[in-house]
Amino acid sequence: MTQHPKEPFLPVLRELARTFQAFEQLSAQHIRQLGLTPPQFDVLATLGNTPGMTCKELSEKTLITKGTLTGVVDRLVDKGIVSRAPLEHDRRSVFIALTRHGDTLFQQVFPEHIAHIKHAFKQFDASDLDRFQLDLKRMRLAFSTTLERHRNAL
Amino acid sequence: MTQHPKEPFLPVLRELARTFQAFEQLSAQHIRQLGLTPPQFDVLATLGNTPGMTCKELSEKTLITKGTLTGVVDRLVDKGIVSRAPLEHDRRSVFIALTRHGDTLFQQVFPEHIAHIKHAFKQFDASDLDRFQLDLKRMRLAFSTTLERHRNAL
DNA sequence: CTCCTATTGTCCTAGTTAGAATAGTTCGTG
DNA sequence: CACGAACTATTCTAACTAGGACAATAGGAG
Repeated sequence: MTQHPKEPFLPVLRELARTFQAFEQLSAQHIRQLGLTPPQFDVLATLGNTPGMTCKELSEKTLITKGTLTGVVDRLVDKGIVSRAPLEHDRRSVFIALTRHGDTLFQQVFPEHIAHIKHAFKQFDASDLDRFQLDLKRMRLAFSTTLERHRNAL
Repeated sequence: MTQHPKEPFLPVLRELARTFQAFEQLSAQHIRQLGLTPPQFDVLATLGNTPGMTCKELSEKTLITKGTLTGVVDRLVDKGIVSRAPLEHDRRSVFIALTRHGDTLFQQVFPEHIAHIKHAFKQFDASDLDRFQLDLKRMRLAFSTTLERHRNAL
């Protein structure tokens, strides 16, 4: 990638990938100790402090596609962490919520996870965080817009 | 994640994940049309304009772990895009390089891929790109440092 | 009410992923 | 030379991944 100095955005993409992977490693380091996988923890964290939600809603919040989510939820049901229930007013949907055990687990491990990651942000102040968030959002919107434009160009 | 306003770094992490996923989708949109997968394209792009390299070196540049790389390279060998050869002075290593067909493919599709993604960066100037790269690097180093500190704390 | 279309979750396929275990190889030290 | 530690790539397992096909359901138009 680095042999094309005429495209100054390539180092940015390279750094984006490496930064995201570094975060995933830091996050996974703690999660694996709990006997969970990162997607499983993602579902646990998303359902925590909520009454529950449908599979579709869960998919949108976690960025896990519906086909994948079925398997992830299966394993969480096996572990007794979440439950599936039919929705009476829409029988296509499935309502997914934490079990009592799942809620207890969430209350225990979520603060631990925040604390684990918090160390990495000690050196940044509020203006840093605002700038990070804003710049990332600008990039994300640029990608999404370009993606849509290409899709519609078919 | 958003129900913990006391931790201002959480929105940054959320945005980091969404931004990276948006980039992956934009990138994959073009790559799938070529009959390749993103990791396969990553290997193709990394080997392009080089004489070739060992499996270990390829693993470090692409961020694909060696165990995964074996399978990815297998499929590229099946497609006639890369070749494996023993290294005479170190028989532990395998030398991986583009075949003639692979090089032709690279010369065709790599500029196309750059052009596909370039549209998303039109709106950013040089100072934007510099800031993006620098801030991402700061975050990456913060993650790596914290990761190492936790590892050594065992 | 009936057809048509969209939605929802599951299943399937091919491929990727990390991590651990393994076989073969290299290199330094004795 | 021999031994042991470190290195290299492959293999294996469990899990995740996107995308597409599918059946069941919902909701709107006629």
